[in-house]
Amino acid sequence: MSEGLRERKKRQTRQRISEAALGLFVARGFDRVTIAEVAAAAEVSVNTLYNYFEAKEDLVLPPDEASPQRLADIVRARQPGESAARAVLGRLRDELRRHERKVGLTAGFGPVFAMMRAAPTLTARLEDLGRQMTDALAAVLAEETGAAPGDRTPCVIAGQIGWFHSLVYGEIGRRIEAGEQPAAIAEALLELLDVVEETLSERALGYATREA
Amino acid sequence: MSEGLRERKKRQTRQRISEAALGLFVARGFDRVTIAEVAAAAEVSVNTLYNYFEAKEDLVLPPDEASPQRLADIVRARQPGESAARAVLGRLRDELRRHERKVGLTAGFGPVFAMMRAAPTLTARLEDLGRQMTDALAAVLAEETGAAPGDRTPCVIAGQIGWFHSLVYGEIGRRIEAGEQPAAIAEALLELLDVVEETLSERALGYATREA
DNA sequence: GCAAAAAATGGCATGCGCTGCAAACATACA
DNA sequence: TGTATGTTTGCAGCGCATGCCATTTTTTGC
Repeated sequence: MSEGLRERKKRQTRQRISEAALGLFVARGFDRVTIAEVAAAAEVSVNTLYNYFEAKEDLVLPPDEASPQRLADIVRARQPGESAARAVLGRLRDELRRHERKVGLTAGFGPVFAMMRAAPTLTARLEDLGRQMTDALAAVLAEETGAAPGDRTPCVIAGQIGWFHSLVYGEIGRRIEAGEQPAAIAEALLELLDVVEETLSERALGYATREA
Repeated sequence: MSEGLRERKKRQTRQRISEAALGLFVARGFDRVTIAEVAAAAEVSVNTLYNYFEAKEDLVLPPDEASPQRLADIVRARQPGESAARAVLGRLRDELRRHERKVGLTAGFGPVFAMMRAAPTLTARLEDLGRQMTDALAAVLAEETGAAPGDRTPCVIAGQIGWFHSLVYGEIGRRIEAGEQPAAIAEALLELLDVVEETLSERALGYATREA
């Protein structure tokens, strides 16, 4: 038996809590739902809920869908001849063109974005995630380019990449919330990425180009 | 009488609360001081304290020292022949060279930064302020360049400027907190700004150049 | 000057997020 | 079955934040 009864029950309980919370949050807003209500909806006590989730905000953010390694992974997986910035730009364009669920380009995500924008603590979480992503990316860039320890160029480049990455996500959230159609959003965001690429320097766009 | 007794007392009370709060916060940490303690130290009731400040975080951030219009003002005041990005870069370099209090380059600011970094709600405030600054800057850029309504270039340029602006401030906070000397910090930050300028494109650096 | 209006203040009560603690319960293992 | 381990639960409590109401102080109009 690879998984005992106890662990299975724990997973079920955790998911039950998470689903109940998300349902209540999108229906009535993050602030207008108390922890006690979530616990009651999940048929658990408040203490049990806090055994599974450290804080109320943790009930919302799925830790597996948004990894702090996202940018670092994209850059690590880039093609020969491709730079770090272009790899991220390309990945974003791919995801936009495919309307991938990962970027939240789905009609059902509207209330979720609205809820998150209304709760400052949730947006703070997202920003912290972005910071972790750029930090990890800076480490990868420093390692792959063999930059000197005091050289801040990797941090600066990573900062620019992290900036337009979160710019795209923020724009998606705002537009989904405004009721725009995913296809229209994708098109607008692709144009925005073109503007971004035009305003980035050759130095930034070519940094850490993988040898062919 | 330009200022009645009432308004003067209000200002005094407000300042007394603010000073008491800051003193307690830097001494024992933001989280380990209760509102009741601040009120007691300022010799006011808890209710009065909430009449002056909406939330606990408001006790820390002086709304006049950090204006949402800061970036917009800098750009509006730029010299003929100077672009938006270079105006902000120049202003940052000036402030760094003069070790101005405005940028927090003072020895006594160390505990303050440490306290703010330890309290997520405070950093969230700062980030929101940064967002307001870039939004205002984008509006100024759009107006001065006469960009078409659908043109996102002003937003992108403003985003890049806002990015390195907050980069400098964040770095100051981290280094002051680490105990580095203001002079050393200023030097390091000036070098960082050089790296930033090298990695920005000519397009971004020259955007919205004021006619001579 | 004096009374009415406006504003500031303080005390009390409430709701909510969150954290301990000890007891009751369920599971795993011998 | 019995024991050890881990989980759940109710309860009490703290701190932040808000609302209500009475009291005191300041301003305003006469």
